[in-house]
Amino acid sequence: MNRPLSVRQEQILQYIRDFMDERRYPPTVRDIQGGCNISSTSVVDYNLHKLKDRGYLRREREVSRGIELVGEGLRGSRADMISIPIMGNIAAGELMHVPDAAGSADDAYDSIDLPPSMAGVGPDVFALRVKGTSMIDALVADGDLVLMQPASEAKNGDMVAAWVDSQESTTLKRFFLEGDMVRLQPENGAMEAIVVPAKDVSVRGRVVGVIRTI
Amino acid sequence: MNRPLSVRQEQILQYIRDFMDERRYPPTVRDIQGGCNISSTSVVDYNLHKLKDRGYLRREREVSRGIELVGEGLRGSRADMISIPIMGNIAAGELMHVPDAAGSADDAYDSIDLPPSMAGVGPDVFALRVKGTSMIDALVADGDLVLMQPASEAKNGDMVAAWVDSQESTTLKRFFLEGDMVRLQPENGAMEAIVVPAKDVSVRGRVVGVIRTI
DNA sequence: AGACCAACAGAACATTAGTGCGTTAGGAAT
DNA sequence: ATTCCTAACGCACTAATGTTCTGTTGGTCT
Repeated sequence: MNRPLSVRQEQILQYIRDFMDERRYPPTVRDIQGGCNISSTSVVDYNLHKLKDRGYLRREREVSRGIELVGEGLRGSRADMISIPIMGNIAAGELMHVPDAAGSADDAYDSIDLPPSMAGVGPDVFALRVKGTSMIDALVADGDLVLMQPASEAKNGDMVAAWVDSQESTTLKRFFLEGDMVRLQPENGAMEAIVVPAKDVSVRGRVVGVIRTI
Repeated sequence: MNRPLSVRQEQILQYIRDFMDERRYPPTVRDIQGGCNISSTSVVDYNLHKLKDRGYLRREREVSRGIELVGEGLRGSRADMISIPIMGNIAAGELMHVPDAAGSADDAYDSIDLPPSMAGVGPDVFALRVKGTSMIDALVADGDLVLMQPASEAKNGDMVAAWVDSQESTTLKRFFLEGDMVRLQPENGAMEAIVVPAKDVSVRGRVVGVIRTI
């Protein structure tokens, strides 16, 4: 079921990508026909149907240029962006708002669009604005935007957003598991690490990127 | 000549923005007609023509959905991105490639798209990949991408890309004008500042943002 | 050979959708 | 009031464009 696309389908898909990058609207069936040297519009329709079934695009019936690239179909095109919600602020020892690993929150203040290459792996990346200077030595400044990959576990040394029961808050720190204890290490010479029982800490996400505007 | 858009034109423009954010292709004249409660298609055409003359959009004649938002017309829509070329690398004391302030170089290795709110002011912003750790204390790490605003002057303390005649290279440093001399200060305790006659230094751009992926 | 299927060809068909052209409304100049 | 202008509108026409139908070709399997 998951065999590769035929040469023709690959060709058509690429043509659509190029067309949409250049103009800003999708091609017609006849545009594709001409651009790919296909003899008949029905062949185009035939292959578009296949591409649709395979999840590379969607089509609006009876609508001119009613083609919308989707998922894999977008790969490599300029429109290949993922929208990253800015979920709130994160700070050392102050409260914030982190969505559940599975939860998709629509109540984001704002969002930014980034190409997937810059957004780490998954499509569930979200962003938080850093408040305070607790990670200054890790090159994360007050006001920076950190890109977070939801995660419930972390390796030693990872920069994570972690919930600490005793503080009833989430905070941005480096994570170190030491026996039964977890050390949450700020990267700021003037600040002390927090050491708490591992069971009282839950990792919410891992930092995969930093964005700063000056 | 620059009086505000008519209510109708504003309404049509907003409708196009919304339509393109939702579906991924532009609306037809009749979509606009229905969406804005307009009695005739020619009214839409009439106003689209006006919007075109005012530089809010472009149209392809005889082409269905041949509408492309442009410049001001994009404001607030999801497609409102500027493409930032990644022009090369920049390092302390090594050579790099910086375009002339006026020059637009198409030979960029790659590019990223960002919403204007994140790209500083102008549309002529470009990006450089940082090599080395000379700015580590300014929270700029090896491998980071710095967003540069072309500029030929700088204020004291600005982080700039500066060409130094004697070294025949461009380097990322903090800029300080001290009498006739310019001090280019790395932000790394282990490195020495470069002090050279002001006439032998030319500022190429100012850092307006930093992007890091981990 | 025969059945079967993916892929393609060609042409006709049915809407969709942009455009030309004439008409109306409201002001400014004469 | 009359003329002239431009913004705004309505209608009809035709080109643009998606869809469908029938048939062909070349391969694979039995």
